[in-house]
Amino acid sequence: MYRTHTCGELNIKNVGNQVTLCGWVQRIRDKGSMLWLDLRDRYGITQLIFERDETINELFEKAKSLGREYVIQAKGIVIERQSKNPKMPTGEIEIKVAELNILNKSITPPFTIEDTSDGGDEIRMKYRYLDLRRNPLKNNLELRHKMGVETRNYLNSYNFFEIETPFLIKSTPEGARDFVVPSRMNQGQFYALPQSPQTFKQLLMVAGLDRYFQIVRCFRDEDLRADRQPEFTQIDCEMSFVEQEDILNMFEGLTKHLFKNVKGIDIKEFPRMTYAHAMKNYGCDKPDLRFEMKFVELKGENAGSPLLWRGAGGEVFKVFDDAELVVGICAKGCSEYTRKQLDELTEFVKRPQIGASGLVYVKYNLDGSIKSSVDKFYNEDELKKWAAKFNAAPGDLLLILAGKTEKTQKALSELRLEMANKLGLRNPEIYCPLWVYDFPLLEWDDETQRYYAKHHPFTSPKLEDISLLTTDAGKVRANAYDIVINGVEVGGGSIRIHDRSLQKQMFGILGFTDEEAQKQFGFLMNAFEYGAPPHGGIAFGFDRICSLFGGSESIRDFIAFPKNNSGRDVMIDSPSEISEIQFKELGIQLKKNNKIIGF
RNA sequence: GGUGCGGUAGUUCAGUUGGUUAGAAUAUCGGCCUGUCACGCCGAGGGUCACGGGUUCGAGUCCCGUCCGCACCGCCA
Repeated sequence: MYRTHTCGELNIKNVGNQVTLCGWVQRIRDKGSMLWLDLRDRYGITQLIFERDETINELFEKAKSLGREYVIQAKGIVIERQSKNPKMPTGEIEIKVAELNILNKSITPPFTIEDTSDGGDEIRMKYRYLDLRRNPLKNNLELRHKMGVETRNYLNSYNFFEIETPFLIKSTPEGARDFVVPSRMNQGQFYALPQSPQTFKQLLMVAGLDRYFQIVRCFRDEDLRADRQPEFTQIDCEMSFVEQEDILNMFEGLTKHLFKNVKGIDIKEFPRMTYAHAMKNYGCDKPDLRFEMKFVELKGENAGSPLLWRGAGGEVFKVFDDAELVVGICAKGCSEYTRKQLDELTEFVKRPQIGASGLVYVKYNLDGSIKSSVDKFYNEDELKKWAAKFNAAPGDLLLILAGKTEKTQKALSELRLEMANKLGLRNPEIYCPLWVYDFPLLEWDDETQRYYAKHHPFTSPKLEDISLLTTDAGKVRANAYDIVINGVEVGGGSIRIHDRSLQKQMFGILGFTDEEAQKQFGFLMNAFEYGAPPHGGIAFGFDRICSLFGGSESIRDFIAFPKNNSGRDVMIDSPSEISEIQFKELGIQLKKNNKIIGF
C-alpha cells in the first residue's frame, strides 16, 4: 500500500497515528538542524518534519537532497505542532518522518506551482500538466466534474436517457465551418465532425426515445476567442411532445438545480423577455441584468414624444436630426466625471471595433445645474426634459449616441457594460439569469443576397407568423429561446419543425433547391414522414456555464487541455504534419510551397 | 481577413534622446541558521534582447518583413 491517508485529512485527532503519505514536494524550509517539508497532493498539504538530532543522519541527508516537485512517500507518526498554523486545515499537526522514499525525481519546474504562479499563460499552457497541479485549475476541474454529476442527476430524475451520437458524420454547408476527416476506405470522401448532434437528437425523437441528453463534444472550425474553443462541450437535450413553455420550465429547473447543488445559491424565477424588448432596452440579445441602466430613446421607434426637434436659437443639431436612432443611458453618480474621463469614454465608443462617430454627454450636476457637450444646441430647460426622461437625479451622467439603429444599439450596449464595469456593477458572485425568446427566424445577408437561419434551419416559425414566410420572411419570429446569465449566452434552443413539407419550405427560403435539400438533409426529412412527434430542445455551453459558475470569463481555465488562439495545442504541438504514407493511404495530395506532397 | 498590445535571465518584468560591462524580483546552486509555514541572512551562477534585413560611427532601443502569444472586430446556423 502506497499510502494510508491523503495530505488533506489529518488533524489533531490523529496525533499518535502511524501514517504513510504520498505526494509532491511543495516547498522545503531548511533551518540547518531541522527541516520542514510541505507535502502536497490533490487533497491538501501536510507538513513533514525532520530533525538532525532525532533522526538518523542518512534520513536527514536524504530529506536535504529533495527538490521541488519530487514525488515522495513518507512514513511516520502524526505529532502535534509546537507552533501551529491556523491558516491551513492540517496546521495543528505534522508528521515526524521515520522513513522516506523517493518515488520519482523532478527537474526544476519552469514556473512555481503556487496558487498565484509566477508563470505567464504561454509557458503554463506548454506545461499544462504542471499548471493543473495548481489549486485554481484543480478547483475548476472539480467544479466542472460536479456540474456534470448534477446535470446527470437532474436529467436522470426526469427520465432523460443519455445517448451517444456519432462524431464522424456528414459535412453540411450551413452554419459554422466543419472540421473534416478524410476517409481511407472511401477515398476522396470526407467525414465532418459535428458542430452539434442536432439532427441525431431529432432522429432520436422520431425513434420515440422521448427525452434525450448528452454531455457532448462539438467542433467548429472558426476563429477563437477567450470564450470560444474549436472543440467545446454542450449539454445537449431534446424532448418530445413539448411546447416552448415545457422546455423553459424543465431547463430553468436544471439551471436552478445546478445553482443550488453546486453553488448553494437559490435563484428566483427567471425573467422572460422577447428579443425585441431586449434589443430596445439593452441593445443586445444577451443583456446583463445585474444592473439596470436601460436604454432611453430620444428619437426612434420607441421614443414617444420627441425632445429633439428644436435646438436653442432655432438651430438644428444635424447629428441628432439625421440619426435613425438617438439613444442613451443614465450612469448613476457619474456627473463628476472629468473631461479626461469623458474623453476616454468617447475614445471607447469610437474604437474601430465599436465604431460610433461620437458621444454626447449631459452632466446633471449635484447643484441641479446642467452641463453638456451640446449646450450650443439645447438650452437648460430642454436638457432638463431629457434628464427627466432618463429619470436622472442630480449627480447622474447621461451618455447619448446617435446613428443607424443597429450600430448605435450595439455601441451603446458596449458602453453600458463598460460603465457597469467602471461602477463595479458586474459582481461575479451575483447571478441574474433570464430567458430571451421570440427570436427572428431568419437573417438577411447582403453579401450573398439570401436569408440565413438565425438559430438553425430546423427551427420552427411561430404559428401566427407562418403566413409571412412567403410575403415578408424577415419578419417571421421563431419558437427559439436563449438562456442568458450575466450577459453570457449560456444556452439556446428551439421547438423544431417536425413536418416534412414545412422543413422543405424552410430549405427553400434558405436558397436550397429541392435536390440539394434532399441530398443534404433527406435523411431527416424522410424520417419526418414516419410519424415524427412534435419536439424541441436546448443546448447549454458546458464550458461557458462552468466558467460562469467559477467566476471567470475565460473558458480555457475550465478545460483540462485547451487550445490557444490559433487553434493549437502547444503542449502536444498539434495540428501537425502527417507522413507521406498517410497521404497515400488516404488518397490525398497536398500542394505546399509549389510542391506536391503525397503520391 | 482586419485592428491593437506584447516577445529582454528558468520565470515575471524594468531598461531614459540610439552611447561604457543589459538590471530587479523570483527561481536555481552553495554556505549559515532549533519552530519554520511567502522562513531569514550571506554569496554564486544564469542573456542568440523572438527571427531576418535595413538606417547609423554605434541598435535591446529607430524602420521594414517574418514568426509566436494575448485581446478584440469580421466569423461563430
